[in-house]
Amino acid sequence: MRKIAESTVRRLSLYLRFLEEFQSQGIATISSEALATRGGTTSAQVRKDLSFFGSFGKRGLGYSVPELVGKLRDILGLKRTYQVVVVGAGKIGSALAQYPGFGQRGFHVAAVYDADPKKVGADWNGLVVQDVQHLEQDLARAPVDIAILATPAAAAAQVSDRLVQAGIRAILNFAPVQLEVPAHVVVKNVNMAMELEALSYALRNR
Amino acid sequence: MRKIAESTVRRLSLYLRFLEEFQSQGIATISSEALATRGGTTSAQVRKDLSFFGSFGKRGLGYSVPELVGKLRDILGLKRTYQVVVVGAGKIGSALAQYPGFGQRGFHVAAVYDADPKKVGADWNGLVVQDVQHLEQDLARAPVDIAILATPAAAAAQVSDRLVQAGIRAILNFAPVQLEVPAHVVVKNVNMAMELEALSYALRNR
DNA sequence: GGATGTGAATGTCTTCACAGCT
DNA sequence: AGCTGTGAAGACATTCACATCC
Repeated sequence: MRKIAESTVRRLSLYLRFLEEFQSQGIATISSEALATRGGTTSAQVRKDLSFFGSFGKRGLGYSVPELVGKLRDILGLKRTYQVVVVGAGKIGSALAQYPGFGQRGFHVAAVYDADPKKVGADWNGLVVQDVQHLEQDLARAPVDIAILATPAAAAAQVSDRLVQAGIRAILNFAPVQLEVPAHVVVKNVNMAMELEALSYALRNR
Repeated sequence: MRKIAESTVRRLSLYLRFLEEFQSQGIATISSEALATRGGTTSAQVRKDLSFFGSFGKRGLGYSVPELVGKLRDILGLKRTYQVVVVGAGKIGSALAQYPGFGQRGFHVAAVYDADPKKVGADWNGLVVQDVQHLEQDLARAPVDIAILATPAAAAAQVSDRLVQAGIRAILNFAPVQLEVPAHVVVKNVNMAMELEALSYALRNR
């Protein structure tokens, strides 16, 4: 399959969100123009993004909303559920583990881990914080697709290595460090401070 | 000033992080090559990124670490502190308001707001949750640079309007909705579910 | 008629490669 | 000799504009 730009994937994600909105409003058909307006882009961009994956519309008519929802979920790999573990039961780990948006989109948080004995055993709406020592044996027993890394910076590299060793193939990294992983592992970084710095830059130059 | 790509700004942020690391290790001078390796990019990219803002290096030698740290902090607008408010005292709002990384980088969380009377008055390490009704009068009294929006999706649009009305010029939006704001307001969106979807896409296609 | 799908044109970002300084 | 700074080339992404089909 041809390589698709990350920006395109982000937009597809967005389109899907809007389409689900339209769908819940009972709208059956939508034009690239209408989708574009909703998402702050252009109709040509919408059509181009979709064209990488096929021809889903009807000329003169637009796109069938339910059909396009299905295609996008398929393209994005969202027709299955993913098992997710959160490592790091601090404030951010706690917020992420209990974030309802994940479950709604098929990402099931199977477990949360922490190294601090004072946190281990805590019950978060039925999700019990596990000792990170059991990470490997748990992952061996019940495979997991994605790890969310929310440890302090100092622990991140080591935990990342252990996750990789245990066979994880995707990491969403909230720790402010650059992880080194083998090529077959996908990492996406989310760095709150960096987002604020981008705003700082934008504020400065106006 | 010429328009700079968002990707460039992100990298500058990263370089700054690495340079501070090098600085704390007492490294006085660094080459574009070394910085690039640390950040997973190329030396030409580093030099080009910096060249948009001036010539900070010495040929044959590299860059003075402390000097470049200063320049980058200047470029990114980080030589001042920013007043930040968090709106939404749920799990994510709580995590963000107490995130130590913000303070370390000059972003001072001045207040947290929520609409839920059960949350108002809660004390988070000396930060007391305020009633969102007081938002406008507080902002009028003590101006704030950046708002972090961490409300449920349903409330986000309305809160955003009130923030804009009250003179906010930058919003970091964690609610999964597309905000509509006037051109003079900068918005950056962080959408956890979308990050996972990008991982899902990456996992699917391999 | 109306909206898609898509080559071609344009615009933007990255990489190359080397002249120019230290 | 070594490494920066930067035009020029190349790769990539977006926008245009129109033939095509429903």
